[in-house]
Amino acid sequence: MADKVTIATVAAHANVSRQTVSNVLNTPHLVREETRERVREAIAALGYRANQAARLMRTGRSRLLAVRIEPTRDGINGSVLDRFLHGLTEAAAPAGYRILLYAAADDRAEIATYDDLLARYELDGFVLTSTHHGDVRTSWLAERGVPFVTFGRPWGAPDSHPWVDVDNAAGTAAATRHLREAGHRRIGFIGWPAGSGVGDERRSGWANTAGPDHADLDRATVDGVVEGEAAARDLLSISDPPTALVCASDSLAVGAYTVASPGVAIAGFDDTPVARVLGLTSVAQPLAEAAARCVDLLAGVLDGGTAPRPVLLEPSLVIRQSA
Amino acid sequence: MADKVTIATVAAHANVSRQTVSNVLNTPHLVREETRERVREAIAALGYRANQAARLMRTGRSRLLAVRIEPTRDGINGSVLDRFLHGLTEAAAPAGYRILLYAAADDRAEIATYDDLLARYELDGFVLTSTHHGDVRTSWLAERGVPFVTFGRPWGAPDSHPWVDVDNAAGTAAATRHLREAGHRRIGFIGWPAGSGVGDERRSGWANTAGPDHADLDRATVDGVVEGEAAARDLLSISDPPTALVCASDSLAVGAYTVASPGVAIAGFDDTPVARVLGLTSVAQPLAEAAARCVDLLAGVLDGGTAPRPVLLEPSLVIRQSA
DNA sequence: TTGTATGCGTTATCAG
DNA sequence: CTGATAACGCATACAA
Repeated sequence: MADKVTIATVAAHANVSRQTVSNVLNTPHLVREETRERVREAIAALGYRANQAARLMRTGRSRLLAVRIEPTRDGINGSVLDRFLHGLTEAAAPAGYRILLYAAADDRAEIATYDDLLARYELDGFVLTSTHHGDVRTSWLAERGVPFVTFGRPWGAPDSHPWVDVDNAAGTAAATRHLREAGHRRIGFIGWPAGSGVGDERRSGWANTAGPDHADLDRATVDGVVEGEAAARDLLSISDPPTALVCASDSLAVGAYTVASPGVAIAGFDDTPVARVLGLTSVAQPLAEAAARCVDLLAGVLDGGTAPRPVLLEPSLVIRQSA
Repeated sequence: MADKVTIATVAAHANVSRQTVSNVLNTPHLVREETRERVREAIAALGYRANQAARLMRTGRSRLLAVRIEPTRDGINGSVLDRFLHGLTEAAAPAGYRILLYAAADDRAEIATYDDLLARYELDGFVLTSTHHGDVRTSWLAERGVPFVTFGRPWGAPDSHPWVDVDNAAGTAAATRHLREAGHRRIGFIGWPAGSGVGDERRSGWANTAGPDHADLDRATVDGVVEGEAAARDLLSISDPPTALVCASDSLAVGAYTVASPGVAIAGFDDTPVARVLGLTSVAQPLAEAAARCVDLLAGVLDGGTAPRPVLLEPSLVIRQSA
């Protein structure tokens, strides 16, 4: 076990006081050039790294960010979170932050976890995903002045906190436009029940692009493959049925794909591995970039004190043989 | 922002010295019953939680465990890590640990990260995945006496450190046996090149169960859907071709499935979402349990000082229409 | 059984 | 520009 090298070790090695070393680290402009260099060499030679715990006790900053890891539901859309987490971890490191994971069964449990994490580990900030209307988590954090960013805009109170989001409506609009350009005139939509911000966005992108007479081509259901099957069967059995379907998720799209006859075009959302394997056209979110922007925003609040502006990213349509 | 409640706050509230509070927490048997109760009430009333940073400075224990989050490759098998991570997070919390994430491009970068994490955050231990022959990471950690557990046994040096693994050979053996019982006599195998511990295990499970004359039914390729397609095409074009294929991964199985004629049975490995959607028979690893046992082992070393025994878990075969 | 003193590694304040 | 000193919250010898 290598001996612990502290600021005192460095000071001794460079023939200065502990304070000077600290100054080189935190306020280098206060230290004479020559001394600064000597200290820096000692730091490099000894491989010194400031101990976070000690630093935290003085500064109150842990350089730790927390994010929730959700249980994988049907796993199809689960890979989205996976890629987002990886992006967060990669973006946080160069900014001097680390990512702490926590699990929570529901919003209430999540708040209890915030409380615990804050009290014990003094986390610097949180990244929230899956935001929704009347989200109690954001108000809890905001009330206590805890820095956080959401991936997903604040539904309801506009811009009440920093957020990063993907333009969901633009995604389904692009899919719908692509289908129209392919000659489809009756384009249906399978989405989630109204009320979920993301779901409503995705529906509106389709509704605004599909054309005027689409009211009877809209179906709402909870997410899932079998649910997608049922909705597609229903939609395709009406008189003058749609020849193409836009779906709010790949799970729904997979279901629709399995029951639709080959002539019917299908587009999903999230560009999951399943879509890739099945050859399903799907809307891809720039997850790595979204994660990086979340870190940027949080780091801005924490380090710069800047009031960060919301970020809206454009999704892209990945075209495959299904549409 | 709620005022910080420290051990002193509790002491004042309970009319005792700070020390007594600390004793109630760490050595309760030294404190008189009545006093103990009074202090505990104060702790509950104030919602006191020991500050980790301060505790760490005294004890040298951060109660932080680190695990690497890998980039999602084709995403098909990526969901495995996702579920494992979630299991880790859930199992760690009740044991009083939190999970820290890190990313690393390769083993060398990973070791540099260990060094950094250890120096700055004084991590208590690591959970390693994707172990392989001649793994430099385990020897680096072992040399420095850093506690760690691997998910995947130590290939090469047997039992040189605590590990949890799934019996890969039993998994492919179960798949092969199932195919034999379904009447198949020529059962092929598509796996990875020899040398990867996991891959070799999976191959041996098939080889030992497939029957005597299977030497010409073995194919090795790197992982991937198109690679699976190529290998399956090759295998199915020989004279007296196999009527069933066991694959070392769902990625390979998906490839095989797309090129094989309907009569050919296919079994994959990992029970990924893609397998579920395609109706692919696949070997499922008990990932949540594996994660929980990793935490158990690590907590045993850290808290109990027990020399933990390796854990080998049984996979299960999920039978679907593909076989 | 309870209280007092000290130090973990850092940074901030303040003299020199 | 540099160096001494205190304080962050906690746990551990030690004394009462």
